Amino acid sequence: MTCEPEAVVPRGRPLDSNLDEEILSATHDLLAEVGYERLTMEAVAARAGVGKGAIYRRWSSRAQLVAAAVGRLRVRKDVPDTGTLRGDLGQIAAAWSEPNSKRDRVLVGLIAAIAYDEDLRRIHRETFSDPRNSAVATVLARAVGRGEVRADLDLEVVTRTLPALVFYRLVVEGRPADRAFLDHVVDQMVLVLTHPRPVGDRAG
Amino acid sequence: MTCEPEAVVPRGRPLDSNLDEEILSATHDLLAEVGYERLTMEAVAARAGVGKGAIYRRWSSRAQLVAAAVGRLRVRKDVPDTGTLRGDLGQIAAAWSEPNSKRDRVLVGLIAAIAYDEDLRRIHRETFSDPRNSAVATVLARAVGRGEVRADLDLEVVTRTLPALVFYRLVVEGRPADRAFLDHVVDQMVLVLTHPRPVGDRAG
Amino acid sequence: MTCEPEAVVPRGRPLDSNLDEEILSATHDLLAEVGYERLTMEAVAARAGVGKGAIYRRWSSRAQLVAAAVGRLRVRKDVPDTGTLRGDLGQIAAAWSEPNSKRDRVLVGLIAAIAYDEDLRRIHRETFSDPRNSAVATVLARAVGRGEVRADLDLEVVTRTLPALVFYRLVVEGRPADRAFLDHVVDQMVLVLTHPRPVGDRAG
Amino acid sequence: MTCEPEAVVPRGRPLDSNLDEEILSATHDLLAEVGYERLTMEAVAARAGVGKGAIYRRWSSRAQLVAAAVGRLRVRKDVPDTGTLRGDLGQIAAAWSEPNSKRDRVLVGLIAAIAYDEDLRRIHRETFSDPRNSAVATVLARAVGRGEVRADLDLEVVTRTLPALVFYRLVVEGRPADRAFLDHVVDQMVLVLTHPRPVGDRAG
DNA sequence: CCTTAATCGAGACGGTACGTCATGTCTTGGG
DNA sequence: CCCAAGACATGACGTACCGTCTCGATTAAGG
Repeated sequence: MTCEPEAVVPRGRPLDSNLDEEILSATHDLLAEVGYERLTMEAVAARAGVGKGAIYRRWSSRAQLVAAAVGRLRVRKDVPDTGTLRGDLGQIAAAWSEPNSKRDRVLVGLIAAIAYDEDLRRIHRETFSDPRNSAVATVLARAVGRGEVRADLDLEVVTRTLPALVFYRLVVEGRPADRAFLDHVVDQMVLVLTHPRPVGDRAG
Repeated sequence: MTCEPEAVVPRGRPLDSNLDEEILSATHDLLAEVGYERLTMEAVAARAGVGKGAIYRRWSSRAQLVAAAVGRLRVRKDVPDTGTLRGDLGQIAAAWSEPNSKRDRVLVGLIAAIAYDEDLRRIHRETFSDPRNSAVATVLARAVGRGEVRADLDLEVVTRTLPALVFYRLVVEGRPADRAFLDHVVDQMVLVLTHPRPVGDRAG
Repeated sequence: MTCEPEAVVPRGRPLDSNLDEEILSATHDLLAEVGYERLTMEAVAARAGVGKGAIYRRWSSRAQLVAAAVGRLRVRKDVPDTGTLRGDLGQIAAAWSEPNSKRDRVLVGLIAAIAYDEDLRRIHRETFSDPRNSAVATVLARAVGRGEVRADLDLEVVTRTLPALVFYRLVVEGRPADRAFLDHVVDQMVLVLTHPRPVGDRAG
Repeated sequence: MTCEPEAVVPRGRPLDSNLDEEILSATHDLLAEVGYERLTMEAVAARAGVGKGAIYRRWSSRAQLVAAAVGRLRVRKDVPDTGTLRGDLGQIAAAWSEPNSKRDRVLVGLIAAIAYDEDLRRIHRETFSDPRNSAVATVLARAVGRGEVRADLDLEVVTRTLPALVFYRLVVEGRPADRAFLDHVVDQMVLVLTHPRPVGDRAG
């Protein structure tokens, strides 16, 4: 008998995957140009040269569409290994502050939507937060392994400190997270995590 | 002559200040109920029992209206002084995690708008960030003064760490910044800022 | 006490009656140009320089809008009185076949909708059928009074014969109800209604 | 040699004539249920369990499809011969008013479309008008032959009177052309066509 | 007291975008 | 080449808000 549990027999004309591309690309562009709040489905359809139906057939809401478009963005995942915490965090700082204006504008445009859409929040985490966190987590773990960083810390909290400060600076303070800022934060982190307190530091 | 440079002589019926109250209150409620994205001027007008004109006569945009409504919220400004960094930060943690669901929902509803409106960002800073930062900054400065915290740190960065981690948790991770979370973060901060590294820690 | 049963206190800005005019006029034009079936609300709005809301605020459906537009058309109501049935019906024939291309196209465009919309049917009756019927009924009654037409007929049926033949010709046969046709029908009617049968007409 | 001048050599799989049946039947049903205006090709396809392509492969428009579906309907063609005009017209009246609700609803649904489509008008004529007209024309001609009806009338006009009054009643007046109505009309016709005017009728 | 002028609630206005539906065509895989 | 299924661009649907603009009625302040 040939009754395998084949999932579903696809019937009818399949979705044209070229259109996925066109639509997400248009979404991407518009997100960078006008931001999430002013992005309209009609504009996406027009820009992509596509009917609105073709969009709604794939994503049921603006948030889902944007989530998919943003999901295409990828941050670099290579984890530096210079041998010192300062070196590693410095490379990460360099990577994060490396200008990629379009991606950054998309990100900023995205923040507006994150608060309300769990999908979007997940996408944002998977695409941006998690990769960044894991890079920091890795270099921190190595530093602990090397004895460079004390072993009694909760690395989860320590890891989040760097992305959190960047996010706070961008969103709340509305200032750029540039190289100088990142280097300074890295300095402070290295300071508190690794610097041996000089004897006699405490007043007496 | 009485020709002072008074801006404009107001003529005709003045704005009814009771309406300011009604409108902002309605805005407040709706912000908590449906969030910034779904808050409409028409709903505010209806809820406040007011014509749309009365709103636009006072605030020229949704963002400005929301900014004004949020500006009414105040966080507690009292700075604890228990004598130890751990004690002070613990009290701050307690205050921040003290449940005020309406205020919190308004805040989350606000985040969506921050990315696009400088006014709103300013309001958010003045109403939430700055008071919180200044409380942390004060207790940190006192701890440095007591010699409890090393003096070679940039307190600005250190100060922002706590609010940044809270903001990141709420917005990016979508998890509550509850008492347990805040206490844990405070623990870690106290650990790295004050704990004297035991001599010979690094040696194998 | 001045507590008259005043109907309703009108509140808010009243409907702009100029727009009624513009909208009905646009509807009228389009009805003549493309017919009922191809008439769209969007085209009416565009032609009238009006938002769709302004139309729906007044008429809740295409059928109602068209009914209102058609209700503006009026047929001439003057009833001829030449002294003879032939003379009177001849004048009516002349009036009906007098070319008014726009009105005629509107009428033809309307037929499509009549079958499905009671409002539209009523409007069609009030605007076209009833006035025409009453003209014919009047001249017939006068002819009966003069003894020109036999008195034992149901004038309601006789009256409808002329409009029915015209309608049938236009809709079912798709041919013009021109002067020649109308005169011919009038001839036949006069013949059967008034012509005294010659003695010995019957065979045998 | 088998080289007849056959127009085109049909190649590939021929149209499945069972589908013609299914499609026309579905069209028929829907026409009776929702009328021409609300009949959609998609609904026909769904009801017939057929792809839209199968419909468009056969009929190029909704009007043509409906025309084909209606063309299947047939009215009874038997012409009565009772020996008198009143008897013959009475039988015709009985036949026309014999209730066939589905056919009637299809007919009414059809009227909407007639005004715009010449094909549809032709179909309507061939299927309904002509058979009915020819029945009436036959009995009238026989009555003239018998000397029952005067010979100086244009039978074409007289013939159309009955169907025209029925059509007018259904479409314009929106009232049923039931047995009572038809009998009454027949009475009047018989009256004017055959009744000898009493001598001295005109005198006061 | 009586203008004058801007307020008030209500809601119409021209727009824009929404999300849905039907059009007629095209594209799958399977006879 | 047909067939069912269903995607495709197009375009209209009827609704909801936008921010502006009337309406008649109200409310101060200045003459």
